[in-house]
Amino acid sequence: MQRHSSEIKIAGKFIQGQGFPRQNRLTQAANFSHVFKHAQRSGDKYFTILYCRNDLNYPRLGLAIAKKRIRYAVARNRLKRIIRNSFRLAKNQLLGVDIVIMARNQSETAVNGDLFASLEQHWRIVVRINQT
RNA sequence: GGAGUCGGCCGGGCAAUCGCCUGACGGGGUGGUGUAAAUCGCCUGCGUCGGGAGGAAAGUCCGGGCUCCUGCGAACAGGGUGCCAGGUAACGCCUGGGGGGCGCGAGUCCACGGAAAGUGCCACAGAAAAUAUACCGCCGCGUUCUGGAAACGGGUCGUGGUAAGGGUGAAAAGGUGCGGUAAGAGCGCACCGCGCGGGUGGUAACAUGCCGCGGCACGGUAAACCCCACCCGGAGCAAGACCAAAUAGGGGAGUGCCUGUUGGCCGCAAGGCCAUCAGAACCGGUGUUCGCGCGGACUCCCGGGUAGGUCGCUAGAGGCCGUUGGCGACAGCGGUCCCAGAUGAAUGAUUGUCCUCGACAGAACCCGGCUUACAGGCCGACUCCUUAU
Repeated sequence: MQRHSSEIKIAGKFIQGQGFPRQNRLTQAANFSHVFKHAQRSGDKYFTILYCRNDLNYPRLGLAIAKKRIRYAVARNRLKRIIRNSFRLAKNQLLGVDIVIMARNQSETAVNGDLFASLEQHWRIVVRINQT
């Protein structure tokens, strides 16, 4: 615990851990519709990513993996886990952004490594929203 | 050793790092109560320890629990089940048995009630498909032509007999043999088969080296209508209960029961009470009908309910072990264990390593089944073949 408290504030900025607590999730229908309305987009053959600024100093993630796109529950769960893992490792760079990720058909059959690589590309694009 | 049948079980392992959900304890924060000690709750970028998908979690095909709908009662309609006996909360499931098919066998498969209650249907082919039928063939009689010396034979036409033979078909109205006959035929007989009645065994389905009767009728189809027996109210955890921003104006709880007839009692009377019979618009579940119920009035209260949240939500027809009863499904008793509970939805990712190189696939109120999918592997029982002793 002491180790964490020493990490938490360095140079007056939040240095976050690698966890994925509830704070970092979009849990309300209203949050989702806000992102859908005001989003910028980034997409490739695996994912479509919608993102917009929030007023918080931490990022939030929402998943929209459609049953219509990804037929089997096992495959949907796998995608969600991969996305969440990638997000929590990258979230220190993302800061005040709300992100909604939608899966596309090809992601169902892709191997984990390709999906992680794809997501890292997207995080690089999303980060730019904070630099303007 | 090979081939096979049945039943049960497992469903990648280990390590490191980073995470998620949940429970307990602790830390930190915060709120209530209390003079205080304390105590109760809530939150958590914190710590420790414990638990964290399946045999099918799947399909949603059956059956139940639970919840609400009006406490449900009957008839019809509608739906389901269908050899017998058990098991079970229940079932369309399971067990045991019977019958039939398949297999040398261990075993396995069966939508397995009724076709002499009625109606319908049976394509194509075939003469004929259900009160049988005569296409070819076979045979008698008549007729006429004809061969022959004759005996006897061949053909035409007509008429009748015949289901033994041919051919058609999924199916052609018992089979084999002998007798019989013009040729044939259960026409007669023997055996086999079949049906009916009885006896016997069995709880029963059913069986039958038993007795008697019948020449033998009654093709198939009931996953065609139908008949018979039994079962079934509807909707579902987005059930339902509670808290509660917004919005709209009513909403909720309790008690009581309408009108008339007749009789009795009380009262001076208006009237009241008890019993009795009759009537009534509207409302109400499952389609209809009926029953039954509610129903008019009075009193009291102020909330309501969308977003969102909390509960329902996991201790159960529960698992394991032993024991008793039972052929068994299963049941009784004793002991022991607590084993996911998410809700934009946890149960994972990365790296390394090992091996037999990892299939089908993800809980969403909970159980019991069925069905379907499935890489590879383990265990047990049994059958057949082969070899050896």
